Amino acid sequence: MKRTRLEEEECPVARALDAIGDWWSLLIIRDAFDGMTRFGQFQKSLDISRGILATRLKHLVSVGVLATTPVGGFKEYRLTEKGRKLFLVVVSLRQWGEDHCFRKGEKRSALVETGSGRPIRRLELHAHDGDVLAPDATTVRKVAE
Amino acid sequence: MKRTRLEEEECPVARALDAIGDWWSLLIIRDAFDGMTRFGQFQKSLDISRGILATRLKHLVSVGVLATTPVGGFKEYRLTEKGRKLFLVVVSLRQWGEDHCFRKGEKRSALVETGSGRPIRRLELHAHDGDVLAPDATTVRKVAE
DNA sequence: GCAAATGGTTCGATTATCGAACTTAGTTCC
DNA sequence: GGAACTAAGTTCGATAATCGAACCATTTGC
Repeated sequence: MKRTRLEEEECPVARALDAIGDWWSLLIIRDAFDGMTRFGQFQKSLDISRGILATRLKHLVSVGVLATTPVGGFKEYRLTEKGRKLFLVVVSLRQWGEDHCFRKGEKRSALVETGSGRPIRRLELHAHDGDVLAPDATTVRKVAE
Repeated sequence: MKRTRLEEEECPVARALDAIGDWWSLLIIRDAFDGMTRFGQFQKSLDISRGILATRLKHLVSVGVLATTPVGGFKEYRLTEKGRKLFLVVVSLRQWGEDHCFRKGEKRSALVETGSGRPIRRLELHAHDGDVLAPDATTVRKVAE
């Protein structure tokens, strides 16, 4: 397959995808947010080949999204701070999936506030002054920093 | 590669990734948000094999993220309403990439409000009552609908 | 200890991607 | 209107990643 590398791209979207944009990574991260930490948990949840799971976990550790701690000889995989910051990516995917990838009446899981059990709000994009922004009200601009 | 299908998954994240979770799709969608509509534009921007670009475009059309309109014999690829709703996914990836995938001093592009040129706000997750929520304050719950 | 489960690696077969060549259709220019 | 050029999309051989099962090591259960 010879995956094209995007590490040197100037676009933050491309760099993010370089780290977590493959087929399985975001599902592993989703499971990690759900509290999974062990190889076998991921493997069973995702029904993924063991070999490729090992590769993916190593990659996610190497880019700093997951970290391992030895627990009784084996490893535990936990989200780092960097990894936890991916929560909004997962949530935005979830909300889009809820809206557009289910037929009426189909069962689905939902994200709720732990304490109250009430659903979380929809994500919104806000301008600097706080107004809600539509996609076509934004532009990508090159900047140096 | 025999990509595993996630169409029947109960999780909205999995279904979303089934539609747009491969290596190139989100980059194509990003470019579409930047105004690209033609095969050659995508091809030059992404430096992607023509064959795989054609496959990806067909897939994105088949899942309803892009739509084609014939223009002078060729096709134009434009985001559908469903596709435009992916904007928050792209933005969340971008913000994460900005925060975690650049070294200090590196050039990067930025997303700004078209009129004022001012940067957009960071995305935040809000509880039902409006409070900002941390990831560990949420739980995935199975629900029927 | 022994059996069963878990963690992880290895390997052959399959499948997707790459990159370039090729085909077809539009565009430009005179 | 014809030649040269560009752009869109397909095809194909080589390569690389995924799959799935087998295999070994370590741990846990009894």
